[in-house]
Amino acid sequence: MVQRKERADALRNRQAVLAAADGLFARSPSPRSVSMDDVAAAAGVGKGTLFRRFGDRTGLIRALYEARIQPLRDAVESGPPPLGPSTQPHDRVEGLLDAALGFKLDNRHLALALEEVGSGSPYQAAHYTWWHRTLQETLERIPSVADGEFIAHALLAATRADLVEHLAGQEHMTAERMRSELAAYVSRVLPSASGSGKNGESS
Amino acid sequence: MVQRKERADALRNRQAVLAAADGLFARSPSPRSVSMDDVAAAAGVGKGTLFRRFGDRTGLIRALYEARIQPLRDAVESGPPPLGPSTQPHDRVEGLLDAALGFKLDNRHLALALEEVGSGSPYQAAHYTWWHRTLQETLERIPSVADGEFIAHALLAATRADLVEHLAGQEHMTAERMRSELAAYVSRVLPSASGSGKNGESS
DNA sequence: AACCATACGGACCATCGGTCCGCTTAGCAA
DNA sequence: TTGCTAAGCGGACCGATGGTCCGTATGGTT
Repeated sequence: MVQRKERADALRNRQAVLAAADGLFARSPSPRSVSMDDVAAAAGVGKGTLFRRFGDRTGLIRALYEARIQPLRDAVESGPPPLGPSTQPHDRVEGLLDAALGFKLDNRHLALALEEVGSGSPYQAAHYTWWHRTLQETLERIPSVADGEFIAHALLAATRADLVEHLAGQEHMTAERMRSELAAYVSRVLPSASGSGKNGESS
Repeated sequence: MVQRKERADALRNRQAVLAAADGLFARSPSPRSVSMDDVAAAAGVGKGTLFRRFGDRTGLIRALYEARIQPLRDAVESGPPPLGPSTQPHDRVEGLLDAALGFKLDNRHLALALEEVGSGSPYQAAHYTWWHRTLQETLERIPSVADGEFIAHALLAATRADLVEHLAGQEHMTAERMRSELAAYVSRVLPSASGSGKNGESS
């Protein structure tokens, strides 16, 4: 066998830690104000346990994030339109960005925590690479898009957690408005958003 | 009088601190690895001096940043095209974004330090508000742009320091390529990029 | 029951931003 | 030049935090 079974107490503690951390991040105004000691105390475990399980603070946040985003990831990789691979490219780009935004709106605290994680920029995180690759590939299926790399980065940047947080928090922009603003923006970037036969390019 | 003259030693120390900090940030791979103790030591002053002058870490970084960006700010507020107020809106949007990108390319360490400053998101910093307001106002002079608020945020997001750092560092994208990619992207967002008399709106 | 790999937990450590306060000195006035 | 004082200095010190270590406890197995 390649790995032993997880011990019962370990399992219990892991779940307790995840639940506690999730609650703390959700309640806290800023991820910064949630310390590892807080998490350990709230979960009723020792600090050592926490670090053994998750390696470091980043690992804990990442574990929380992965658990939350899994369904969305599945929907994108093997679900039906408007997210799955069978979606028409143009619609899928809109779908992907709307989904990314929606996810960050629904999980502001986690997305914020993950992006502002002390060690390294958000661009080194595995989940970002995945989003970017998926978006880039989809973009490049649209005829008028030759090189989707930068466009994918730029579009994803419009859904960054701290921007979302700023708009929703300081600027009091509603979720609805943000989604429609983003949709309008996307259709600016992509040609022939209306789906009519015309496109913006000659020849 | 409203304020006394700065004492000679205070002036000397202030300059020493700024020079030392600038050098350290420039050399360091990540702003995180430059501690206030490092700065104080490199400048040959005590820590107390450093904090009395700049308040806190953020204040120091901001002081460095402001000094560097002042010329650009002047060019935008009162200079000639393609940055000054007299520039045609469409061209000015392109000019502003290219300038923002260029600045971050030339001052990667500082821009990165300022954006990832522990306390608060980059969206609360005064300089961001200024960029955003300027860009929004310019955008809204373009007839087909009704609401420039979100578009301004989204476009500026494409020039974020950590994205620039990622593209230049990990992805080895040249400065030239980034600028042209950004320019192409901007012309996607804005209608009638060719500068012809046509616009996208009827009536 | 006995054994031991796994896991626990909290004392402990290093580092960092930031504060405090006794000492020094620049600048001014006589 | 001398003397005075406010401004400035600097580094010991502090509290918080992420992360480590290791003696102890326990789940699982034979």
